[in-house]
Amino acid sequence: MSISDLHSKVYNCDTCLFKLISCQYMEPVEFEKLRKVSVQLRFKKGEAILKQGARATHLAFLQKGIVKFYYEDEKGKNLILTITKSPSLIGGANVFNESMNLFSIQAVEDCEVCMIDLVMLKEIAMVNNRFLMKILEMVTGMFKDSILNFINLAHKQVNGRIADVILYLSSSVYRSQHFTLTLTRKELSEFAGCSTENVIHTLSRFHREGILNVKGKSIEINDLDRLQRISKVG
Amino acid sequence: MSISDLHSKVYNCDTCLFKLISCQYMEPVEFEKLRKVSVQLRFKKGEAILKQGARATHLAFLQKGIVKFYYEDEKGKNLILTITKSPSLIGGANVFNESMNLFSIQAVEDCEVCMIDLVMLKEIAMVNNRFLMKILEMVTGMFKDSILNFINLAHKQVNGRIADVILYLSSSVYRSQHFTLTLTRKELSEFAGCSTENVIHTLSRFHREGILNVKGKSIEINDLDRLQRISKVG
DNA sequence: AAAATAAGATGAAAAAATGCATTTTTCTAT
DNA sequence: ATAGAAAAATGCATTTTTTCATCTTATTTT
Repeated sequence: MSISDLHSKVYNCDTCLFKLISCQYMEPVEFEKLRKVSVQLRFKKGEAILKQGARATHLAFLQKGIVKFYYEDEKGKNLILTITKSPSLIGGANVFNESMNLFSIQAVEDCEVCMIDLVMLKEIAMVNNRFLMKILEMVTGMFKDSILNFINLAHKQVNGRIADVILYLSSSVYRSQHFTLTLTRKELSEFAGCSTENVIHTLSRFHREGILNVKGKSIEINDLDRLQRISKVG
Repeated sequence: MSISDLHSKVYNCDTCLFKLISCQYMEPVEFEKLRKVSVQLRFKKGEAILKQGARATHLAFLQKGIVKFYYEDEKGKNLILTITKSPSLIGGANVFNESMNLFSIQAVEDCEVCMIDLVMLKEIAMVNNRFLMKILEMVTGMFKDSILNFINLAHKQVNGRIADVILYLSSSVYRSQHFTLTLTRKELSEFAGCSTENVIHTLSRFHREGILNVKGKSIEINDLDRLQRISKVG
């Protein structure tokens, strides 16, 4: 992220979905207070948006791009909790109970993000219950998704987990049966909770069996039915 | 749970921790409204307190006992998310965003539970921000714990996962180095995310190696250091 | 108290997953 | 455009985990 980005307005707030949602619960004048203490930033692929363990000072709204939420353990191994496409509220996992970021968030492709000051946000939320409820809803929704994701992973074998990951990326991230990965095999393995080799082997097998068409970063789902069956059976 | 329990007062509200917390944020008169629409219940070991998929009508406060949160998948396989000891707020996982229970909660030993009406709770919370924030804090805290638990499981092998489960039960549930399990080996396996046999084998191995003293339901931690090391290494 | 059922334990074979060595391909920086 | 680095692919040996069969020990039920 270069200094110049701090000065240039990346996108117009008037078309912002977060503003749209917020203004259902507050007066434009009130939103203006929020806007004033917010900063628009660009992040290049691979750059850190929020860092686990750092003081949580902002809630972030992802305007454009794809990010990964991940947890870094003591041994430096990562675990991807979820991968999210814009538009989406990110980084609020601990808005209301922790002062440190529980997870890291990193750009998986070039992103545009609006960093919203937490102090002001809380201030407004404290005198505006419906807004507070809405934020709460978005934050707990994120938690819920992560947990359901973990549950999926927890009692399936690698076959089913990788099928899941592909189905998820296809339906919720790239929104197409044929997409170009912006994630490495290593990242897929951190999402599926297995070794990198296992991801590669499994993708090769799916390719050999005609379920997927895998060519490097390009992935096409050939046999959706069978992929879904593998996901179900585990 | 027998009908008679609906009429007998199981315990006194004046000593209730939930009342204590709540009354930091509301007048006793207001709390009285909440109390009036709440019901005290007893659950025997194995009984269902909340059922996944059912309409979420109550927030529950666990006065006494131990419960398990679990998710039932389509194939009828269970996955235990967490095991919690009283006193604790339970079943609020979806207070603010879902109308159905996301998980089931079951008594792992005899329990006393206060079922708090959600409609009234929300009503009060809507005009009492500090109370709303407190509830929010408790609810997201639960989510956070579950996720951190999953993270622990996700990149450890069975050895480390079982060490984790034992350490967790010892420190957070039974609160002793020597305890009598109220869970079956099958339940432990649903918590650790592995086969029942693997739990049995691993516990036997830990016993053989002098790390634990396992005799049926009785478990004693002999070598805490080594157990913690196994948990760390994975 | 005996019978029936469920839970726990053990060992061995089969399946799944990891780790390693090596090669090929792709990406990046100069 | 090319060298160097990183990522992807492949095959194999090893380890981990599951599954299955059998047996013992608890716990319920009648």
